[in-house]
Amino acid sequence: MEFQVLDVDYVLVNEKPIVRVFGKNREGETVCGFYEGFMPYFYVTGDGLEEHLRGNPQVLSIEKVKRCLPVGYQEPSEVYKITLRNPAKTPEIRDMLRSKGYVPYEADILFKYRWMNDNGIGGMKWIKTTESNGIATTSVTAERKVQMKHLEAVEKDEDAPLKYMAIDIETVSDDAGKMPEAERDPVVLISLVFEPGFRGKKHIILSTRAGDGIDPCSDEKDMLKKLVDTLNEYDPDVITGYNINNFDMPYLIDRMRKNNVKPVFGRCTSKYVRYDKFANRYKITIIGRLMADSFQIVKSGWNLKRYGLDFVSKELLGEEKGDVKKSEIGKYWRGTQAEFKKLADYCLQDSRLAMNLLLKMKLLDKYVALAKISGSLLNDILGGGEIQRIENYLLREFNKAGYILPSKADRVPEENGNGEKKDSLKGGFVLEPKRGIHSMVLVLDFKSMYPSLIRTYNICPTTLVSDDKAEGVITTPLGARFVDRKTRYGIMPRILENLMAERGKVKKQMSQAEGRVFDSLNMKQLALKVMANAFYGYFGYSRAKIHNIAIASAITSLGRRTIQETVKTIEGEYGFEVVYGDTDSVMIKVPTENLDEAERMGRELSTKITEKLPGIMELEFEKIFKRFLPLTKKRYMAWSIERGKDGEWKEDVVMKGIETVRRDWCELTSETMCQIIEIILKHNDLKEAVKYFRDIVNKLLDGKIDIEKLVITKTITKRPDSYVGVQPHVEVIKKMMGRKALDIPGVGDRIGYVIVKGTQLLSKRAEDPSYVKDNGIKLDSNYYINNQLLPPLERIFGAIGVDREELLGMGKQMGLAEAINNHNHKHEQEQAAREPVIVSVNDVNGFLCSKCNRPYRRPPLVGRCECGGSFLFSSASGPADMVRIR
DNA sequence: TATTCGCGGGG
DNA sequence: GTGTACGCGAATA
Repeated sequence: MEFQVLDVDYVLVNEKPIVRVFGKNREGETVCGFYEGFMPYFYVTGDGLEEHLRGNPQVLSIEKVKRCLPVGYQEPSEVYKITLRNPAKTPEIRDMLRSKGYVPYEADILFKYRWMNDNGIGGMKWIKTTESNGIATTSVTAERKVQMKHLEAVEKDEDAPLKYMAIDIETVSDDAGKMPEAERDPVVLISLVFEPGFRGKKHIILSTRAGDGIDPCSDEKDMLKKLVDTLNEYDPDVITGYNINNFDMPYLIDRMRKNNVKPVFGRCTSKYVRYDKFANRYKITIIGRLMADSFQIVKSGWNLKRYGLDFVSKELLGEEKGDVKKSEIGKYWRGTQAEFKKLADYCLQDSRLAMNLLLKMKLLDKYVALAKISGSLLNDILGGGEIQRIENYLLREFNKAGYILPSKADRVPEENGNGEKKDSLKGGFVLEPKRGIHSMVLVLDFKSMYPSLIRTYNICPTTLVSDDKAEGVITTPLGARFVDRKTRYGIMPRILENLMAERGKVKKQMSQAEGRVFDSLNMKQLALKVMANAFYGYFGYSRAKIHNIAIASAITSLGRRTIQETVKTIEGEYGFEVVYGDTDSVMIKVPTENLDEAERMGRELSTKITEKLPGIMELEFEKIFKRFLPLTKKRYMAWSIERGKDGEWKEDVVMKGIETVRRDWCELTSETMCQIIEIILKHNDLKEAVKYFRDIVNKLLDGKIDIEKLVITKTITKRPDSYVGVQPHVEVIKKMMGRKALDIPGVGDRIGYVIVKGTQLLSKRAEDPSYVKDNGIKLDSNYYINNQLLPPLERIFGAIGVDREELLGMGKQMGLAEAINNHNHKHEQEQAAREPVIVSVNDVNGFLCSKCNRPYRRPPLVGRCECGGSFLFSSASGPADMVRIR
């Protein structure tokens, strides 16, 4: 029989551990494989161990074995292998030995992972086993139960058919001013969506109120029982929902406890489903099933302005979500049958959308690929845990080669005594960008720089030289030394060689694949890349089992040296100007307007430089920036052109470190930024860009910008009176309450507001957009220019030498020639930044001297007051908005 | 210029 | 469970 691994755990039966593998076979049957006879063990170095363990009932055996210690180039040594009876007692023994000065190795490996690694089993991989009788009597639900006497891992790219179930709940509290609390507020509605369907149904809605299309429940306890029953009968492999990990599931578990309903709906019938809370977050454990929270996956995979289900569904699925205000759920629940129906539909819609996101957006695919490559269980990979992924992989590879891993240090050293700060690891080398807009810039990248460096210089804990050995030793820029590959091939370089070779193979397969096969190969290729790139950072991470700054900084120092020398070569030997570079990439300006010519130069540079690079280091020609505008280190924009798969040139606007969407920016800001970036890059016309900006400013001043584009949104999280500071969205609600407006937003609702003219504090001038429209109130164009448009745009214009004075057309004529010649107006810019800016002559009704405060209707021709002071403009909206012009 | 603070997502 | 695991922008020192 063959089946795919979904989850693994163990139980003690007659005081002996039995490993249980929960999975699915090709036919879609649930399988539970049992493995008996595997015992927990770890390693210890030191002498005279026996006397401390003699007579200890937990210890099954102590033997001396030959293993290589992980850090430092050395020969194998004799270590104790201690085998215990009970995995759970390991920490006790480990800590006792540690307190007596022994050093334990691999004494913190989860038992299931110990078993998996020793047997070559990984999450979502396939197991082949011979079926046999004599099934262990542990309480699990599975259609096929197998005693695994013999098992082997099978290479298989396909996936077993899985069953998915989405859950969403609604709760109602008496106090609409707070988030619901499980201690107090009941669950009133539960919607379940099935894929594939359950007894011919695509969904079920449970509620304590009866209604059309609803499975009525006598009370909350009855409803929760029905939920547990449905879960067990449908028996899903994957449970999803939107923020289910941090809301619905912990809430349901709490309510079950409260109502005396046993939370037993995993595939082990003797273990409760439970949650653990840490770092203000929940982790749900449902033995044998996968928890996949659509919200968490979307959040980590997409860069969006907001992550509410309504916004995300619209963006990713193109599906609109009908809205029920969070604060009005109680009203609907207690309302008419029609209102209740609306609430039930809303609940159903939420679980449908969570399901649609998971399936249509194939949210699991990337994680399945990562699980298969790394050997970790899918549940652990979905919970984040990059470290675990790597350490699992390392454990397997180190053990295969006869090495053992350290246990994690029991406390993390905050700083070492030498005054060094924790983890002062230097990163990549970043070249100071040459200011201005550059045309025809080649982009060349070092191919997988860090993995390639590790391979080229044989960097590994197992090759690190600590004594004065001199022969066959590679010295890195900061002094760390490693034996060469001939002396001993490191495990790290070997792992990376395999991962990179595998990726090459997959990419080749991709070239003749299409559809689903192509997609799955692409995911695999991506996962291989992610894994390969994760190893270098591992040694610099303070909680890693092998935390070693010497190794981490050996890698980055080699990186810095490599790119610096490459820049020198390009400028010295080839005479090209390198306008920017960061860690593993160089941007090179070339004297041609012709794309094919530039491409030829790029390829030639790549070949010639690669020839002289050591080992497998490779500098690749990536693409051409037709236009390249660096703002600062790590921030640039470019009009990029590269050859597509079909050999045709394909163009794209790329931005690094520049945000165009931010939750506290109105639409006008994002839109204007995009437009201006487009004009600068594609038209290369500064005048046009400035003109565009001024047009927007003028429209703003004339009230010609659609108010919708000026709305800023924020969620209200507490009751308005419980805010300490003054916040714009809260002020809006207070105003609405004051005038008894309809539809006043409540806690949890999003509030859109605009800033209007006035003399009060900024936050106090926030207003409800529809109120502004109805009453013809003037918006504060000053605010929109100074706080919304200028901050991001000034940075962009600043990079091409246009300061805010020129931008607003108030100072001297714009010196475009100067601008292009990279004039640095840094001092002026700094000064301007500290001062508010005049926005429009329309807005001005007088002048004041900045020194003596003498008012003028018109300024004297000399441009200064009699006392010598400069002028302040006083605007129509009064002294508070007074602005200075230089 | 570094460090703490607060909030998101969910009802 | 052989555990312990946000992440980023804003406000503040």
